[in-house]
Amino acid sequence: MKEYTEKFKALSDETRLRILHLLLNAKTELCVCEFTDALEIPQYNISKHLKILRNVGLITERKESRWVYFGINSEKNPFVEAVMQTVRHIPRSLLKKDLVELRKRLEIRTKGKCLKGIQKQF
Amino acid sequence: MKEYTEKFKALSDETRLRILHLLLNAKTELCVCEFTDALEIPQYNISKHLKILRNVGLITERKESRWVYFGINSEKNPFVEAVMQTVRHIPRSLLKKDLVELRKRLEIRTKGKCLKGIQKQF
DNA sequence: ATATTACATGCACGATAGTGCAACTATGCA
DNA sequence: TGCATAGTTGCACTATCGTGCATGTAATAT
Repeated sequence: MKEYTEKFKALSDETRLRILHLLLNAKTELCVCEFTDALEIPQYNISKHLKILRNVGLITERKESRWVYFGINSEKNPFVEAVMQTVRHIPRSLLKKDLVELRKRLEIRTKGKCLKGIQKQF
Repeated sequence: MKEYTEKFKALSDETRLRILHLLLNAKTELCVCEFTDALEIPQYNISKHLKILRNVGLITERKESRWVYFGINSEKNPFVEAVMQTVRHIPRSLLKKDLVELRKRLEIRTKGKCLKGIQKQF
């Protein structure tokens, strides 16, 4: 049962729900600095939450030179798919600002890649 | 966002997932002593978990004389419905024993009502 | 080679969670 | 009225969690 309780636990944190929401809407992998700027949360904090989501198998991790990209885990898994559907049912209005900030941040990508680190300070 | 994180948190406990699973399969309200016997978990513990599930709006509570019946909250709510669908995706095999014990326990109902308290000791 | 940059991690701290035990409340019955 | 029973709740204890800060690591740039 731990396989299931740990996934729900991973979802029981606002920051992690916001991370998943960004990934579900971005429809592309995102790197740590992009999450950091979009959510306006310290980098070390984002890193830790990403690790939790990855450890329970909800997201994937891919290193590319200096950057680490995270994406939705799209392995076929009925439970994970149902979980993602549930996250999609969180009202858009609560997370609109995150998407606006992400869009701004994604504009500084070059050829679809993140080439600049954190732009904001906290 | 708390409305959503708190529901996921409520689902991040094995006992509470087992409670929901019983309710989803029983297709009837169940009382505290029935959960206690079916799950073989102390009654005071069951009580606390039921309260948590009720407080976040996943289940309903109805008192009838000496017994308190709990059931799935069937108010129309897309997020809650998606959550329940997710719980249904937990493999049956992991929870088969609970259903067997519940069936035994339900056999001592009279006219569809629970008239006997806890039958097991821990 | 050295500095910079993108990200990860260890530690301390306060907050919260689950469990067990005991006491309490509330309802029904003799 | 007193007792048994179904269920709740408060307390103590331990474990885990999220955060902030400082530091560490690995890759790139100069």
